[in-house]
Amino acid sequence: MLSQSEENYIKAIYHLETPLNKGIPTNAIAKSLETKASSVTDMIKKLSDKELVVYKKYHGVKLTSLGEKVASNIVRKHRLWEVFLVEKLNFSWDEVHDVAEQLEHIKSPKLINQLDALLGFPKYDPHGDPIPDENGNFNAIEKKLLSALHVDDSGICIGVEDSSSSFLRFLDNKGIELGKTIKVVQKEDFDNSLLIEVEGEEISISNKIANNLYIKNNELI
Amino acid sequence: MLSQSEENYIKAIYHLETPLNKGIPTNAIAKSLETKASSVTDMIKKLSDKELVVYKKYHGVKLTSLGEKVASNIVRKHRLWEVFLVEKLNFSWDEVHDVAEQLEHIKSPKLINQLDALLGFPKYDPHGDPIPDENGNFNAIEKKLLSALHVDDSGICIGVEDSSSSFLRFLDNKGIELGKTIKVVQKEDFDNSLLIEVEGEEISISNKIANNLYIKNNELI
DNA sequence: AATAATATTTAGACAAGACTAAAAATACTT
DNA sequence: AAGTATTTTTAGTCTTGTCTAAATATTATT
Repeated sequence: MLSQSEENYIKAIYHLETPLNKGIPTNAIAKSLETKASSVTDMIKKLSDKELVVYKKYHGVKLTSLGEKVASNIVRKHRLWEVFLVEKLNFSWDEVHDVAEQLEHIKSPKLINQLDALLGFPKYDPHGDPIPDENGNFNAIEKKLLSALHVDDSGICIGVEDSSSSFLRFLDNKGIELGKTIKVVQKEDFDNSLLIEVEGEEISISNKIANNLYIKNNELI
Repeated sequence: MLSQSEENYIKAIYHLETPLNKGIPTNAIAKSLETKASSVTDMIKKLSDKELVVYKKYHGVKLTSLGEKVASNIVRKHRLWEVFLVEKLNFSWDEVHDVAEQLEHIKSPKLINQLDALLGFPKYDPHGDPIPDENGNFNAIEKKLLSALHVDDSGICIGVEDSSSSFLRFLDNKGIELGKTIKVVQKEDFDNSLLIEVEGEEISISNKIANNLYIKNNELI
C-alpha cells in the first residue's frame, strides 16, 4: 500500500518522462512537487526499494513497468474524477484540479470502475487529456492548439492550456464550451488574431486566446 | 486545516458522546480507534490547543461547540458519500463504509454541496442514520428494530444494525431491501421468530434477524 | 584538461503520530 | 479509610516525510 506522498512522487515522475529521456533529474522532480532535492533523493531510495523506479545515483530516475502501471492508474483516477466533477457536479474547468488531486488517492478499485461506468467510459478529461484504461493504455492525443488551424479548418473544442478562472470566464462569455465546433473564418496576419465561428456566431479572438484552446479534428471520433 | 488523524479523533469522540455523560474517557476513544491510550492523550492535548475539545486531565474530553460543528460536518460527508456509493455506484450496504471512511476527509465545501444536490438532498444514509445539514442539525431518528413491532404493525426498511456481508446477502436472497414495506403477520412466542410480509410474500425470520433490521413508521415521511 | 558552476547526495535535525514501559492519579473493595 | 486494581499520563523511542547545511559528483567554460 502506497502513501499519498509516494503516489505523488510516482505521478510527478510519470508526467516528467518522455519517450526520449532516460533519467529524470532529482531537481526536476523537486521543482514539480515544490519540495527540496534532498527530500526527493530520500523518497527515490524508498521507491527504488519498492521496485517502482530504477535509480542510479547522480543520474536520475525512471519508472519501472510496475511504476508505470501505478502511475497510469493514479492518472486514470485523477482524470475520471475530473470528468465526474464537471459532468455531474457542475464544477468549472479550473475548479476541478485541486479536488481531483485529493480524490485520486482514494483506494478502491470498485469505486473507480463504477465511476467509469457512471460517466459512460469517457476517453478524455475536461482538459482534453486522455484517460488511461486499467492497463495504462490510452488513445494518443490528437489535440492541437486552435492557433495551429488554417482558414476554413474546423475542429471541436476539447480543452484549455491556461485554466485560470479569468480565461474560463472569458470563454463562457463568448459561448465557447467543451464539445462545440469551432471554424476558423479568417486570420489576421498583422497580430495573428482570428475570426472564428461558433454555432453560427462569428467571434474575434486574439492570438493569445487561440494559443490556449485545444481543438481536435472533427472527422475523428 | 485538520489532518485526517485529527478528524478521526473528533469523529470518534462525537460518536461516543451522549446527552448524559460529561467526559469521554481516554480508554473509550482508544478502543474505538484501535489505538493506545497514550496516543489518545497526546492527540487530545493537540485538539485542546485548537479549542476543539475541553480536556480535564484524568477526566476525559468533551467536544466544544466548534468541535461539534467539525464533527457533524465529517459525519455529514461520510453519510452523503455512502448514499452516493449505494445509489449511483451500486455498492451494497456493507461495502460502503471503508470507502466512505476515506472520502469523508476530502476537503471541498463545493464538492459536498453539489453532491448533496446530485443525490436530491437525502435525509438518511443507507443504514438509516440521519445526515446532518451544514449546521449540524438532523432529523431525530425514529427508527426502531423490526423485533420491536407488534403483530399487524408495518414499517419501511431503512437500515441494518449488523452490516456483515453474510447478513446482507441473506437479506438480498429474501428480497428484503431498503425502502420496502415490511408487515409483521405473526409472532412466535417460543423462539421470538417472526412471520413477515414483504411485497405480498410471506417470509419467516429468526429473532436474530429481526434484531438487526431497522424500520421506520410508514405514516411519516 | 583544469577550474568554475551547478546538481546531487549525505548527515543531522525536526514535527506528526504512534508505541512501550513506568509513574501517577482515580476508582473500587472490604 | 486503607489498600488494591484500574485508568490515565509521562517519558522516551520509532517511523515517515520533510528541511538545512555541508560534502561530493557532474557539467560547463575557458
